[in-house]
Amino acid sequence: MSGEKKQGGRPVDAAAGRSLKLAALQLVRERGYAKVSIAAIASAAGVARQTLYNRWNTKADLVLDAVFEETGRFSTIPPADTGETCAAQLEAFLVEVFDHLAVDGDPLRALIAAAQEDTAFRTAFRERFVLPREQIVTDLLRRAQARGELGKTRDPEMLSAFVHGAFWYRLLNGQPVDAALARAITAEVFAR
Amino acid sequence: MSGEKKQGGRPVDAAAGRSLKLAALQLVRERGYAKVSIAAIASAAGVARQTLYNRWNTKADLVLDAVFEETGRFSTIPPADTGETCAAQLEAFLVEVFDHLAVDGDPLRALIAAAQEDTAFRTAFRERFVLPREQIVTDLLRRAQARGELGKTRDPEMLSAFVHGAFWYRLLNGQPVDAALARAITAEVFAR
DNA sequence: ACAGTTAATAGACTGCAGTCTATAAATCAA
DNA sequence: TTGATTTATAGACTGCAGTCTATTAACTGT
Repeated sequence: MSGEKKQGGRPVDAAAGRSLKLAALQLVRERGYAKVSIAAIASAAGVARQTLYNRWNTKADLVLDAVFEETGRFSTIPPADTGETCAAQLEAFLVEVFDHLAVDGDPLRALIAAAQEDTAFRTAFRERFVLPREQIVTDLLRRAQARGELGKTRDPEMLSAFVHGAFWYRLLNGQPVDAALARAITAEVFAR
Repeated sequence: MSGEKKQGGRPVDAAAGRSLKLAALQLVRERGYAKVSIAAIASAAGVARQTLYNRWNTKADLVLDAVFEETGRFSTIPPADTGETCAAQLEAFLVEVFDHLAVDGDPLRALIAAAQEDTAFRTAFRERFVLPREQIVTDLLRRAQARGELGKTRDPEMLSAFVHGAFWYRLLNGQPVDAALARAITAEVFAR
């Protein structure tokens, strides 16, 4: 697979890729995902349109790289298993995620939309973005169950879908996704 | 507001609207939302493209009418408050909704996506489709709480968001939305 | 130096969404 | 009947996504 080595030919211009991601990041943040055309990104990066298509299939693929992978944000790091309760850890994790959404909520909504119209992107988005974050919460809830913070009859995977589903539902419906929501979700998950 | 009466002019051709909705319904079901162009719908309905734009702003608005309002399906009717437990009523409601999704899941995903790219449609979609269905579940959970099937510390509104969120999350991630999910969701909501 | 190879570029081209204009058709009021 | 009004229609036009082609640039091995 990756054994394919190139033995000649013009080398890929790494700077072009970087310029494109940077331009995409800036333009999307300042104008909003929908109002940024592919031509505008290429132009801002000072690169031919086809060069962009050589690297990414769609605007969504580029923005996933530019906004959600490149910037190391949007917390992929599991919260440290400190002395705090798992409930507190869940709330802290959600607050962190929601803080990032205050900045990049628009592109995230756009990517979820794009994933509905493009099967290939849906798979990539799910594997690179959705699943890792789902796993963090599932693991946290399993720990809570092991510690006895969560009843033994509860299903951590279903609960994790509840948590992520609730915030997607809010986000996609244009309702606030903030610290109050983080608190309410956490309270409900651990309610008895 | 609605006092505006027309005192002359060519009357609206109601048949054109019906043809358009019918054509949209058929084409979307057989080809999938994304593969149906507005021109194709107008053409199939035997109507000028502008006539479609006279009635709906976007394909999404038309399909919302054609697929989710016209067909009286997708259960807007609250389940009768029979002798059954609220848990059983919730599961039955979800099974009914998910059955419809087996037929019209594709356009629903597409409409959720469209709502992310079009503020006006998001509002319309939310008011005409999302909120009524959310209300049904919220009411059902309140009844459950009144009956003692659900603990007094639980929050029916948050739980309703959990329920809808979980199934949106599954739907939007391309995972199965079936009777097994209806059962799992219900079990988790009423778990203690 | 030269042939082979791959990337970058400019530009043409198609298809669709959405807007706009001119014209024809259907109605009401006088 | 005439004029005003509104809808329906056909067609032109713009802007963007996505594809394709021809040309030029940068590198490797001989």
